[in-house]
Amino acid sequence: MTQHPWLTQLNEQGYRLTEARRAVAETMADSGRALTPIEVYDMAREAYPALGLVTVYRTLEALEGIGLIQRVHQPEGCQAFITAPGGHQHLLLCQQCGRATLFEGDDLESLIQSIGHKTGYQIKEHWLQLFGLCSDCR
Amino acid sequence: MTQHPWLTQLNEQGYRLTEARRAVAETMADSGRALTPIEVYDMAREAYPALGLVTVYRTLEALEGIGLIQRVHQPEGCQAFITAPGGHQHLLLCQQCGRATLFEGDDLESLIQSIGHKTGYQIKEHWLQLFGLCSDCR
DNA sequence: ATTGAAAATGATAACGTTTTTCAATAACGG
DNA sequence: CCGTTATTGAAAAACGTTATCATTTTCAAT
Repeated sequence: MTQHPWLTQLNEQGYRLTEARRAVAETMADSGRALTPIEVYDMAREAYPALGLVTVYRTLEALEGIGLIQRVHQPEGCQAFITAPGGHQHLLLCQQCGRATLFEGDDLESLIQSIGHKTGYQIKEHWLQLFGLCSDCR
Repeated sequence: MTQHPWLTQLNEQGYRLTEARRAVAETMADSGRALTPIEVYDMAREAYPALGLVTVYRTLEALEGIGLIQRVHQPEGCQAFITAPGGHQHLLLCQQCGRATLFEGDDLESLIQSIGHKTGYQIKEHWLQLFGLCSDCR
C-alpha cells in the first residue's frame, strides 16, 4: 500500500496512522478548492464509510497544526479549509466556481515593513486573500 | 438630544430610530477594538438594559450593510466587528491588547493588478489584515 | 395632539455547527 | 502476541446564530 506523504508527516509528528486519518488527509490533499468539515465528512466517507464527523474535526485540527492545510476566510463563513503546500500561503478565490489559486506575495514584504514603521506595530503575521473570477468563469 | 451621525445615516437608509439601535450604534462607534455580538450586547445594555440579543445581531447586520462597521477575521474566530469609517479598510490588530489600527494600502493596488495579470483572474475584492504587537504592548 | 399602518422589538424556540464525554477499538513498540 | 496508550465513533451537551410571533414603538398623515 502506497503511503501518502501527508500520512508520513502525521506519523513523524507522533500521530498514529489510521484509516480515518488517511481518508480525511487524502480528501483534503486531492481537493483544489476549499472544503467545510461537513463536505470533507461526506467525501471522505466514500473511501471510509465508518468515519465519524468528530474525527474529521480532530484530523483537520491536526493537519492545520502541522501546516498542511489552512483555514479559508470568506464572506459567507470561515469554516472551510484548503491545502497549504509549503505552509501558509496567500489565496485567490473564484467567486463563481470556488476554485482556489495560491500566489506568492513577495512584494508584500516591503509594504508590510512600511506599515509597521508608520504605525509603530511589530508585525508578526499577515493575511491576504483576493476574490474574483477565474479565467474560466469570467 | 444630540443625534449621533450613525443614527442619521441609519435614518437616511430607511431605518427607524430606536433606543436599541442607538445603544448598539454608539457602542460600536465608541469602541477602538473589535467586539463580538455578545460583547456588544453586554456593553450596550449598560445604556439600554431592555436590549435583546437578537436586536444586536440585526443592528450589526444593518450597520455592516451600510458600511459603518466591518467584520474582523481572526485565528480564534471571525464573529467580531469593528468600526469602518469610510467603508472597508485594512486592519492591523494587536495580538496582546486587541487594539485595532486602520491603515491605507495604497501600494497594494499595483501588487493586486500584477497578481491578476499573472493568474488570469479578474480580481474584485481583497482582504488584508495584519497581526502583531502595538507600540504599547511590545 | 391623535391616529393608524408598518417597522421594530424581545422572549422563546428552533437550528446547525462544534465540543465534550466515554466506553470500545485499533495501533504499534516491546 | 501482548499491553499500553492513542484513537475512534456515538451520543449528548454546549455554543452561536436564526426564525417565529405577539407586543410595542416609530413616524407620517391627519
